[in-house]
Amino acid sequence: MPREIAERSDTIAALGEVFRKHGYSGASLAEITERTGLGKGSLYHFFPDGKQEMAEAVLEDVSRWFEAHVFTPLQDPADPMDAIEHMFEAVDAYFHSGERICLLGAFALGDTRERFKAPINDYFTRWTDALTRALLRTGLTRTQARHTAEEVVVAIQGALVIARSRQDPQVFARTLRRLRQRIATARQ
Amino acid sequence: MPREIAERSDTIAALGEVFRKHGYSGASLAEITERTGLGKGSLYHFFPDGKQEMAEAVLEDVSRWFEAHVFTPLQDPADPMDAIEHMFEAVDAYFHSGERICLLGAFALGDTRERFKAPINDYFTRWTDALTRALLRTGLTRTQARHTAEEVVVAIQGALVIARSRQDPQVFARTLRRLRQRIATARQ
DNA sequence: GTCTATAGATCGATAGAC
DNA sequence: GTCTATCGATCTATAGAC
Repeated sequence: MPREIAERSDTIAALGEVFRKHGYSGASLAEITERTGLGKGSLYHFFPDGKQEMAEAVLEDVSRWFEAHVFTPLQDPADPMDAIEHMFEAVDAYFHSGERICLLGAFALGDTRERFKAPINDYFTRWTDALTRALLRTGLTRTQARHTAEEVVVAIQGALVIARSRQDPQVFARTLRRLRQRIATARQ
Repeated sequence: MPREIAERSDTIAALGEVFRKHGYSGASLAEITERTGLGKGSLYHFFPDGKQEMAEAVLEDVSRWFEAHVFTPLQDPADPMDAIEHMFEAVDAYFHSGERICLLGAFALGDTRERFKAPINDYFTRWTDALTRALLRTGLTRTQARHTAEEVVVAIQGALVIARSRQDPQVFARTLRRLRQRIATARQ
């Protein structure tokens, strides 16, 4: 019989929404208690270090998702081009086709970069490295693979910024399309 | 004889530093008074609407800088490729070769997007439009020009995110180099 | 494990003297 | 035009009952 009582992991999605919407400084415990449906007592029971620990848990959750759905599949020994196409589809799904921002990117630009520098740096480094290895296996040289991987990760983050700025998610779709094309031509 | 007393415009640079470092929510009047050297009385004399008006003034200042040093020069009737090269140099200088973030981009990803949606949207729209027109004059088709301009603005913002995330400003230099090359090949 | 009550600090903003 | 004093609200975090 499944446990009915709340678990720490049940709060992560709601915490993510609050931090995505208000940033770290702007996310108040008042809204967090409202969105999670838990009082401060329960929250501090699950997260003794308070808001800092809540944000760390969300960042870890995001990282785990990308590890499972993007970084690890990129290392699949089968056709690397299939793995890369799988990455684009997972990324498009995760960011809701440009309507959702990247919490790691937003934290990097905010007053939170120093506070969360390790998870932020890890996330982008692992992404770039995994994509570089996949591109190497498609036949690109080491230099081509490194530059193309950086170009892809840069463009995805930039597209999220511009889509948000111009309130036009289509920027994200166009960017993904362009990046797929870019990889196809780089292999010729 | 020059006025010795402070003017409103004297505070903009310091305000920009504070907002860049702490974001909007995170920027406290305590730090603003410290960095500007003005008490709250003086600040509210210059900015009756408080922090909101201070941030608006900073965004307007950034916009004016780009209008004068990037958008208008892009329309220079002389060689459009010279104008585009001038854009890259101005952008590299403004963002301190990747060590400085874009306040408009940061505000777009934060809890400030709704509050400052007009200046944020205007900034990126004017940039993209100005670059599109310059690219048109280099001989690109309308579609090529629009897509390439969007690609350039997206990549610049993305490079600022990644440079900040990985604490590696070189990402920004590599991205600008790649974009120059991209425009050169698009014209062939 | 969940709650309410509240501490203690800091917030943005205002008042009013000079 | 600049300052100090201070208001009232809100913030994170804690204490302690159940």
